[in-house]
Amino acid sequence: MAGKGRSRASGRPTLEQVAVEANVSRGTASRVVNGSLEVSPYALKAVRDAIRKLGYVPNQAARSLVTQRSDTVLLVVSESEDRVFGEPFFASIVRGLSQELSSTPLQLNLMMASTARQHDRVEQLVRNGHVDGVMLISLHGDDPLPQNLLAAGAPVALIGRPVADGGAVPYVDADNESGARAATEYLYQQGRRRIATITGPRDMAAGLDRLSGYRAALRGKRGVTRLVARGDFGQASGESAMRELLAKDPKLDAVFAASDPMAAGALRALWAAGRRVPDDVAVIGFDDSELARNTNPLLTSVSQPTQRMGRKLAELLITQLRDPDAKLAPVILPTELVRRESA
Amino acid sequence: MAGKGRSRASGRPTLEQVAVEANVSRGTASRVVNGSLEVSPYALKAVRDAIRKLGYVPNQAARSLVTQRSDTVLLVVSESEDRVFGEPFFASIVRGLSQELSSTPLQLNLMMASTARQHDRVEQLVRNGHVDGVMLISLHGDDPLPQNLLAAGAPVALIGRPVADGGAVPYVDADNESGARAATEYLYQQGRRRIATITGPRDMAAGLDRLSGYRAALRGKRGVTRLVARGDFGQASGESAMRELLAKDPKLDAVFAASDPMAAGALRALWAAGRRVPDDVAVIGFDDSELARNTNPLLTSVSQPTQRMGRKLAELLITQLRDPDAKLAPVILPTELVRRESA
DNA sequence: CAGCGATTTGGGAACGCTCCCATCCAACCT
DNA sequence: AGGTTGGATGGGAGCGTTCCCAAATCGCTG
Repeated sequence: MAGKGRSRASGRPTLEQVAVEANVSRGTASRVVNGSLEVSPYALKAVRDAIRKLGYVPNQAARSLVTQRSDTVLLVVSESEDRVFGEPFFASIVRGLSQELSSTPLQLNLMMASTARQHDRVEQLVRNGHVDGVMLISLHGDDPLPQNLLAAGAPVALIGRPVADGGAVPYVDADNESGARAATEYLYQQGRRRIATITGPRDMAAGLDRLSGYRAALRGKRGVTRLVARGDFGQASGESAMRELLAKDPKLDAVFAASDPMAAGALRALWAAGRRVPDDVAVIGFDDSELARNTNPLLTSVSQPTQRMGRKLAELLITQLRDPDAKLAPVILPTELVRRESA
Repeated sequence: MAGKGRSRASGRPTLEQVAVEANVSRGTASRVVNGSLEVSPYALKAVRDAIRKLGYVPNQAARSLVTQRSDTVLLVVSESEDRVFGEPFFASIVRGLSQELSSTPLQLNLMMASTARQHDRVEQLVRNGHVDGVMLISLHGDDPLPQNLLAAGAPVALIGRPVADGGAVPYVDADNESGARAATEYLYQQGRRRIATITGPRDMAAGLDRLSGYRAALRGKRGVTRLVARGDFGQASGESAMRELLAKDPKLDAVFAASDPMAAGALRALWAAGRRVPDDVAVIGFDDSELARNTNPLLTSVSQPTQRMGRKLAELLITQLRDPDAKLAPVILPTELVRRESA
């Protein structure tokens, strides 16, 4: 009885078998599986019972073959090697992402793509229908990939505002500007009047926005000394920027660094220069990363809702998958100043 | 001509079209695509040219349907919520992984699976042939998932030695014991004689192995004071463990912490107690994480080759995919002591 | 009770590929 | 020269779905 035919190794039940078990046709069984409404309650129940009894699960390959969909979305991490910047985010964003995805039948595919060759591969994946949509977490804002994918007709969603935003690609980002503004204003309210900032690279939106937030906070304020030094989000750059600032204005009493590693670097430079934090100089970072919870003194930092960003990213893509013509506005999530010891 | 039939929207070329273009049969074209040797040089060239000309790429769904393989492997991150421990590793391991995978036709699927329901989903994925194999990066060593997957007949590979190792599941791990031993021996060689350790949780192999490394290093050494305090890999636990150790032996002159966050916590406690690092007390951490490069003083730490671990992990799985009966020994990768300022 | 629209159902025809078997042909052996 | 061998090739038969159209059934209405 069991296992007549030339059954393959995998004794996985097919829709046909479900249909036989339920005494209906393959077509009807398919309708039940796909939640079509045109099925009599009687047949519905019979098929459902059969499915349960046999432990039927649709064969994704067969389904994809005919529907021309893959029910898979791709997350591309387009990082230029070991940019430390990506790290703190990554795990958390992925977590949010997969949380959101888990309530859908969508699978998550992951690809690291730094080289141009890998970028090509991503495009190929899209063109060949291996994935239905692409999410991109990219570090350089001028990446041409999103535009290319869009041109290839695939839904795309981004983490981080693209520097050259054509407005075509929906993205989710933290409200970098207002986060930076809040941090700077906080310093001002604490009575600090010589407030410096260490910026990120100017080819990244996050760096630019945080700088404008700093500027906006101090705009129109009288009696405030402003100082700007450039960094690249890395710790070493923060340390040397801090030394530079200290040389320029030995009496500065506050620093807003556009990233936590830079803030940590600043902390070191201040310590080496004999300044006490926060007594002499207050320091605020950005990201509220693991790092902020481990420096000495603990770092006051602007927190981004990375997990929520991940969820939103998935949401943005899913919406487009459902309605390919949906025009989506960017999603800007609020940041929060987390007070610790350094300011 | 072009696009007779009821051609679908996606004008993707099929193998049939390649065959026509190359003036051979579908069968021959397939043989070329799959690298079969039984093809005449002439046909080989014709088909290759046609493939290039048409931009043909095999349809994975169709292929899977008949081969019953998915050419997809799954990475399951089985973490209990926000265990910070996972973070430093994650990105780096994934990078190594996908590097190794990029030279194969294998796709990488990612799933976060903390809850039991999600674990079930993983098993289903395997049973239904959606993935050909599973890699697991798990934080609790007593996870039953690997055994279950193995029972379901799927190749499995792990990062981190499972606590209850049946010997059945191949894994890759850093050489925790000898890393800890090297760190401890280094402290000893520096003339330290009151050497404490802050351990990890005892339900994790990494924690246990690092403790035995510490013990091994000091075994038989005379005139050395040993002190052990328990932590959980987290920064807070490191800080309080350090206080406890200081209370027990105010004169201790070195600490080996089984994780960087704990070392950072220890640094704080030492600083609060007025001890200078490394002058009064030397501190060594484990992981050589981002954190170690940002503390003050910079943390001397035991580095794990996380990226290589990722590559090896993939390799372990691929080997099994090629030869299902391959019996694989665990892969233990060497660690390295990275000297910075704290010791 | 015939007639008719609406609802539900059945099953053929792809989807694009691999597998396998039959066929073909050239080279080689006796 | 006939027979044999073996490599190269062609193409049919699925793989398990979904889609769609035709057929069956049902419930009313006139």
